Amino acid sequence: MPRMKPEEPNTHRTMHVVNHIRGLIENGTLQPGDKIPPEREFARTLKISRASLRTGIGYLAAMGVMKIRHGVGTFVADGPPEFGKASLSLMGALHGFQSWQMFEARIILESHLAALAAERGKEEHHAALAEEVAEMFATLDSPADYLIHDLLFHRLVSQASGNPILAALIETITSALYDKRRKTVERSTDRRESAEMHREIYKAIRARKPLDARKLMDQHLRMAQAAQGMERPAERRGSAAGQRHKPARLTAVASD
Amino acid sequence: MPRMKPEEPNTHRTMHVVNHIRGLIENGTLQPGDKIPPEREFARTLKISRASLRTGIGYLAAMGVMKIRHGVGTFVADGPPEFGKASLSLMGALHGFQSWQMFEARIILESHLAALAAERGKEEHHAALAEEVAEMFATLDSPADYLIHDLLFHRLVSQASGNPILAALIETITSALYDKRRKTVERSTDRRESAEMHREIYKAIRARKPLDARKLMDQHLRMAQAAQGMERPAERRGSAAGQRHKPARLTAVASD
DNA sequence: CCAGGATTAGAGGTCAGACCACAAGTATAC
DNA sequence: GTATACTTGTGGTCTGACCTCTAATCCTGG
Repeated sequence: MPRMKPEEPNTHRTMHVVNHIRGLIENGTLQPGDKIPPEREFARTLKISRASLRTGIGYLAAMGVMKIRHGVGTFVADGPPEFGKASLSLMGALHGFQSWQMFEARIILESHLAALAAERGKEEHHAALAEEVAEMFATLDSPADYLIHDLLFHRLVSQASGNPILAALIETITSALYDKRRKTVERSTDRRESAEMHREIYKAIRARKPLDARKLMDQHLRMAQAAQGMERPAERRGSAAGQRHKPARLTAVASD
Repeated sequence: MPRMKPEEPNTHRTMHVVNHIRGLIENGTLQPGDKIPPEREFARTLKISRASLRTGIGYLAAMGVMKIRHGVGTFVADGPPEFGKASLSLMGALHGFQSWQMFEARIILESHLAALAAERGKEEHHAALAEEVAEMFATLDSPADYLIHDLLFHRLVSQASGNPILAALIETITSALYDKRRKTVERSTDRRESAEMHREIYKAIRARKPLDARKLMDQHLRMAQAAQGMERPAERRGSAAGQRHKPARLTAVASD
């Protein structure tokens, strides 16, 4: 019984769609912000059912590569690179991620990011950073506004680092941490000190002093960490969290 | 305004499903490795169509939270935490990630991971690491086998760090780098030196010397980076937006 | 002429049920 | 006793009709 099927037309439609779109992106046919054809039409083009096409698009959307707008169309993501928003959150529920672990990851990544920004930052980055610092000082009385510029500052540092992958990683973690941050900022009374630290970080980056930038960022984040009670708890002991005043000691900042 | 809507029965079915399953995971009803009910039955339970349920499950599968096995069932992921496999790869195509950037991220993360492992590693981790080092020395003549133990060693370091988030990040990057690695290992002639370095790293971790571990890991990775020609290229013009070149060919060693 | 509401066109979202493909276990033939 | 064939359970795909949302357009009253 001869196999009349030399090729493999099945290969899971989902991946077929994913790879097709991936190809369109890689060869430049599709660029960030572009709109893809309507589902019915696109499905006909690819010779598959609309349902399968939707599965594939859903897959891409879940990873943040595509953005679907009901009633309007489906587009290629264009904002700052970021992994699936719910991703970290979901995995947190699954693998028991702790807040302090997220913060620890953030500290490590962002400290290095600051160092890289100091090494590679361009004039434009410096200018943008300076502006955000100014805005922070100008909004010391408005927690909500202050937080916005705080976030912007950190995002700019990411961009200035010149490594979009690390930036995407940080962006993902930060967004997962955002809710908790907003709550604490409200009752934070040391915004002045915070702004001051940002200014120091900015100066270090501008002066192209990687080690200083790294150290200052590390210091700044540890302070924020403490303010939000996200230190690493002492060895696995007690159960529920009450107030803890345990000084947690993490990895020392070592200079290369 | 007669249209008071106390509840919101629509809220996009997809998210309905995602949140439902998320809840089951958070309250412990569903644990890693568990099998969820068959689609037809589950759909009936949730009062939605099978198609919608599948969309939701697809979303979770795309992020690596669920694992689907055709003809068998759908399960909650159980392996080491990892973000969507294709995630980084897709985003790379979209935002023009470069190999050297991935490697840079890896170096930064893994160096710290080594330091953390030195601080927090338990006896069991030390034993497992020792074994992998031994295996590496035993497979110096078999590139393929050597690579396996190399990977295992690094994964163990991640686990020993006690921070599953950082481990997941590294796992994601590493898997994206895997293909290229395999190619170069083949013609690498300095496996002995490599094994030696792993041994040094192991010793530093066991001796609980974070700074040494970090330094050694950093050194080891930079060497690997050089061996694979993934260093950061000299200054070059870069536009932040989506300028299209042809990133098809990266700095990586040519595919044989 | 100019709001501002009603209509309409286009796109994604959902549904239903039939049928296909794959993996395992079970029964049957030898 | 082993190998093949059948049965069952589960995910994968297709069809095509209908629902909902958005935005552009038209139409009406001022």
